Amino acid sequence: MGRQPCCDKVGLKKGPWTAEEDKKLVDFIVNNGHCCWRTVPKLAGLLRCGKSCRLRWTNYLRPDLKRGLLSDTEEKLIIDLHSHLGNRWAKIAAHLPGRTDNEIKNYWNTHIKKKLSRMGIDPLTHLPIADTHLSVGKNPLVSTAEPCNEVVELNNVEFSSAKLEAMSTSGSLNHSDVFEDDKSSVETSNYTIPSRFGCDAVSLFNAGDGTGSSPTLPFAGKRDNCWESNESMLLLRKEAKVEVEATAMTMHGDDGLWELGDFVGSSLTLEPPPPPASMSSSSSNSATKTSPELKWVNGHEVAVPHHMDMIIAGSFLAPYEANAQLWTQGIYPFPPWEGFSVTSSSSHII
DNA sequence: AATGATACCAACCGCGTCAGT
DNA sequence: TACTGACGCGGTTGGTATCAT
Repeated sequence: MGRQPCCDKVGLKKGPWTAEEDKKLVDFIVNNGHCCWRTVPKLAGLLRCGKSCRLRWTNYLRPDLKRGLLSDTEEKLIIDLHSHLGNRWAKIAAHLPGRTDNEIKNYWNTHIKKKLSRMGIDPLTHLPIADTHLSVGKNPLVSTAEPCNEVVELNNVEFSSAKLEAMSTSGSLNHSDVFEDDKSSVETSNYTIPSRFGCDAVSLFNAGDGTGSSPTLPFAGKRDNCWESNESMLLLRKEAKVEVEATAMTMHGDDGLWELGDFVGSSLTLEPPPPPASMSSSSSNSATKTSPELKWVNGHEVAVPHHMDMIIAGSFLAPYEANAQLWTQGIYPFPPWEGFSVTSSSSHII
């Protein structure tokens, strides 16, 4: 038996709020807060249910709300976040200060969906529509029911099997601590990516070409993010700390999950890590170069070019296996972020 | 000017989650 | 452990504005 509607009591008003009701609600909350929404309407002198009051406050009256159209940057961020969060509007809204889940949901349904469709992108899968249709039932990277065991190699870069180890600060990482919705566990020394995130769960980050050129994030960091490194090993920690080869970059997040939103809002330029020892001038044998090798939970494997030596959970590239497949084929499935371009089968920060 | 179609978005509804008992 | 109730989330509805004919 379902819950009784909260607003079926006789005498409670429904429908659009009047200016007078708004004023009563704002005055009350400003003066008293809203410790219990159920009591708010009674104490504020409103003939509304608590739920209606909460909605009106959070979606319309809250003083920290932004009004007006969403900017291009916000729109791009919504698209990217939606590509790996899906219709979890509240989570998406958490990355856009001053915007509500309702507002983003409405904007998605009225603007972005149509825009993506016009661009030939399926707003549900974020895949090119034609490719989606062609691939169904044929490309196992599209069909999550049929794992693919092939190894996808990027470019002609020589790969080796440097280990990507995931560890918590105590030495062993609980996978669900990092990927909030995934309950699977880390497998051996390879970091296993939850299939829900697909190949893009961990983004490969161009940290330079090995010559010491400075990598720059195409988006910016908020919070007190910074990076630190460790010797020859990638460590993904609960505190959102990644340690990369040689130099030092530590990122301190607050939710243990790295995602695009963590980097939006300010500028963050990474110090260039020195090239790995195996890439120094004395070493010309590419076969000896080390690089991380990621193994996807559904059997997908992606070998990573050695210059891609940073990883970020949550992607600015593409969320699904098929998108990563497109990417490795030199097809970039999304509109590019400002300052970021993809050429051939690789990515470059510009 | 009138009418119908479409777009937009505030508000509602019902369910899931979780804390308190 | 089971139950209850408050809150939050995502899907949907319906009223209003705007556009097209």
